[in-house]
Amino acid sequence: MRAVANSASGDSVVDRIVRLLSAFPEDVSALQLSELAERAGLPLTTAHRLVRQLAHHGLLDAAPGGLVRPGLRLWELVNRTAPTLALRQAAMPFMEDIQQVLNQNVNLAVLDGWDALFVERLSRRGSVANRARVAGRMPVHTSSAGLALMAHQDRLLQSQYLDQFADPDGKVATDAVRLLLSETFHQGFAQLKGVVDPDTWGIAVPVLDARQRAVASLGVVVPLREMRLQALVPALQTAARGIARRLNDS
Amino acid sequence: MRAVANSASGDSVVDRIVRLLSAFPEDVSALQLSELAERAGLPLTTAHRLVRQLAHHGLLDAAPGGLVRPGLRLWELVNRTAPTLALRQAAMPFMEDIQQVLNQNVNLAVLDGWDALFVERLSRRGSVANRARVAGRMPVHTSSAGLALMAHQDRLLQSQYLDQFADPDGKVATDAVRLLLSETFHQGFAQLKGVVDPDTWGIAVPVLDARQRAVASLGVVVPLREMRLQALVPALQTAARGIARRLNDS
DNA sequence: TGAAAGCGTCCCATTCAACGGAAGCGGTGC
DNA sequence: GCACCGCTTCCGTTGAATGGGACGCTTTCA
Repeated sequence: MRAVANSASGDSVVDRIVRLLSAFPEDVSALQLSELAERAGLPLTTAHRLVRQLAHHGLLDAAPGGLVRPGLRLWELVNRTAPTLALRQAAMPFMEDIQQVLNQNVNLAVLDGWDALFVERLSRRGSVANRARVAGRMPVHTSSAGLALMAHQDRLLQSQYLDQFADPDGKVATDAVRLLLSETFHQGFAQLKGVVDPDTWGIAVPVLDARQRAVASLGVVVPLREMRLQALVPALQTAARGIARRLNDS
Repeated sequence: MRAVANSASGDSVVDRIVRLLSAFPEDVSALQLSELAERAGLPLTTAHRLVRQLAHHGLLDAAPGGLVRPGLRLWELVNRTAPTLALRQAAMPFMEDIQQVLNQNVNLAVLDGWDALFVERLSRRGSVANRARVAGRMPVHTSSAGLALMAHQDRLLQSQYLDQFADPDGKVATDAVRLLLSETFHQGFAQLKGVVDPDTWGIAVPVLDARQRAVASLGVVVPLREMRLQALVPALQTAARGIARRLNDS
């Protein structure tokens, strides 16, 4: 083979950089250069060069010996200007209140594609602080947060979403999800039991903007035997309204 | 002028992408394309193309009309695999304890260059939740966190740091900082009054690794009239040791 | 102990993707 | 209606990105 010069595979430098940054698995903090190259689908040489350039700017951290890890500067850049910053700031006090009063795990999510993306989470006081799931995802139909978010979206987006389920076996799955969304919409909150964990119950309410679209969801995860549903939901809804008001003000 | 083809200015694509991502100011969530281009020092056309590519991957979010903001996917990528994740997880429970017991603002910082980079912060209960300063920086010699970090580093790094101050007017400034560091080292904690805010007092202790190097600092900001220094410092030191132990275990 | 394998690093000829000036387009204000 | 401003598209030019090959180091295995 002769040297094929610029990206034979037809992807741009940007594509490669994104693949490189995305190649880090969730639970691993450092990766060997060769493994990183393979995960990113890049020739070793190319990966090496890009890593060096990115490391020069601090987006990656390349230890001698080819050990690569995400860089501090990248974290700084992102967390200084994060798109969810305003939302999280607005929500934090309310989340703390919920956590204090109900003594439950609280989470805040936004819709991204067909997933709920968790942007903040407070764990139940006393248990080990659990921020691991921040930046985690769950499919819309398997999380109360996802249902609360999707139930309050444009009809267009909802039907696009429901079309996803049409492929495997006709309309049955679609109808089931449609029913779930409808219930969620009319009740004003979503509940789902035993999905994350068989012994827990997820409950989430939407944070609505002026046009009654969900911009976020506020949820709790409680033990199955929790009996205060009647108290939980109004508390969440009140907090969600508070968050919405703060968002409009700022 | 003729079209000068690839980057006349001699910087790589990576450089440009970094400049683009860094161009967002701290307090602004969205930027006009033309302004972004100017801030990044890029021709409008180039900025436009790069933004479009980055937006395609979700690293940026380009609204029609040229409004650009940081993308959700970037936030997700970084926060899933952040280099400070383990540290923050280890520290969170202890920070919560400090916050509860002392009822003060607590912060966690690491050393990056000649700055303390704040990676986590809990605000005083009752006051508005203040996560704004997460990912904020302060120079080593103007923050108790910075002093606590620098005082427990390699001699080599310290002297490189102190050399910074030699330029303006000889050794006077250097000596002052050296003294500060020395005091901090021997006392086992750093204190600095009225720097962030004239009415507050910053106190920080190092989180030390097995070789007695500071990997992080744990600090509080208290009102000047706070009198419980004798109680504060031991509490912080105990927490710092707890964090260190957790870091070693994992 | 010596060979082989694995890995990071450097080199460098090839060439295509990145570049950016110019022109087009749509909106806004005078 | 014209001038201005900013985003977007187009397209010829060309040098920066590419990646196979080679090297040196360390580790593994016979």
